Amino acid sequence: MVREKAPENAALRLSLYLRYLREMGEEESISSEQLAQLLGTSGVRVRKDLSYFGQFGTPGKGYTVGKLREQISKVMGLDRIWTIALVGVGKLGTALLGYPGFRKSGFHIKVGFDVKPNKIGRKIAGVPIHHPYQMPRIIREQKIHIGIIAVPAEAAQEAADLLIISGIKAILNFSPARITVPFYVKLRNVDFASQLEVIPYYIVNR
Amino acid sequence: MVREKAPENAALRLSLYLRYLREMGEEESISSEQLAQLLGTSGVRVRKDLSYFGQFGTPGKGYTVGKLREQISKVMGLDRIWTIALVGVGKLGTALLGYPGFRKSGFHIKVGFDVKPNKIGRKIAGVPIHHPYQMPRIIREQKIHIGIIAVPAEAAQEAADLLIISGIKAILNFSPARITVPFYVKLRNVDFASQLEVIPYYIVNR
DNA sequence: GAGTGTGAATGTATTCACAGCA
DNA sequence: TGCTGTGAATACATTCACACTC
Repeated sequence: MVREKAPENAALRLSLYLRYLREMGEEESISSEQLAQLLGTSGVRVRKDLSYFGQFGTPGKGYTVGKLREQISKVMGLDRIWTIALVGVGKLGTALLGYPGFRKSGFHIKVGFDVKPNKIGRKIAGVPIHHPYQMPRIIREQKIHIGIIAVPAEAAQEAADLLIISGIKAILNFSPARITVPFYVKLRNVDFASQLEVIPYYIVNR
Repeated sequence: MVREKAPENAALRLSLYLRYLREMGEEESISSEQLAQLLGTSGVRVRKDLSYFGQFGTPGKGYTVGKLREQISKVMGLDRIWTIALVGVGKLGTALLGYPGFRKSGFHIKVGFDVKPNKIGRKIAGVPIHHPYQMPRIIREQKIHIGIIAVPAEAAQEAADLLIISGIKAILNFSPARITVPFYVKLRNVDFASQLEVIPYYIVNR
């Protein structure tokens, strides 16, 4: 049986399923239809998404919450701790440092970088802030996996380049700038300027 | 000539094109291929996206920056001011209040809401903060168009409900909670917990 | 010649319909 | 009977190939 290849954003939906499963009791049993209800999607949607990765349920019964959570965590690579370096500790960066959702799912922001002298050497939300020129050394020493960019648009590409020469393999970019990275670096953009700009389009066109 | 229907996220890409056009001289001329280069996409991609909305270029020459900018702004509904109410003025909310990209493209956050007594009555980044029970009155009086939700997950649905009874027609949700809204309300989610959670998946699977 | 604009072809994602298991 | 899991059908989005215009 050759398993069908998962569509590009099935993984994104798995993370949503996981979020709901985390709020439920270990031993509880849940059907695809019930889980779908919570998310405003369809049972087939859920079953199909899960089917790309394995067979996790029992016909006639559904899924055991604890088991399913474990299995999704595994395929998502969330069965371990991931360490993060945050570049740019302005208002947005600081908000991210305090964001509870990250730590909950196994992400540790271990270090921050900023060029502002009044921030360097301090700790913000318990995280030490350094000057970017220290980045390559610190990221290597601390074996950081993921970089988050929260600098202004003008500085975004430079921040990315620094992260990459430091050996980072994945970047989450919160700046509105489109940055370019080599093929071996995974880049995701959280572009809220665009998300807001698109709203009037939907209001105006019905 | 019956114009083809625009795919779901063509509008999202238009907003990106717009971002680059804003940084260029009014009279300059640009080809689809050049614009594509800046964004790391293809010329056809750009031309096709534009073609859903009209004929904006001149063959053999390209597009005039100022004109194209104006035309895209128009189809996106960005040729006017849009007013916003922000619900939740914590760290993330405060960061959004100071976010320069919003005002640049014609969005005005006119009012904030928060339950914390020490915030109510104050102005943050020049924006007055009120208690949520004032929401229906203020939103109606000030003719606010769009609601931004930046409250913790537990309070998100409640915030949405309040915005909706206040007459808001579109919501941008920054909380990780999935909220439900009636069909006539346009909802977009900026879900950065998921965006981060999906990264390990891509690292682990090559 | 250098570019736009667009039907047709391909590729990708979602939904349907149902076989099969507890 | 109630639910999972999945090939097949459909819908949707992207890319190709090229006619056409300045």
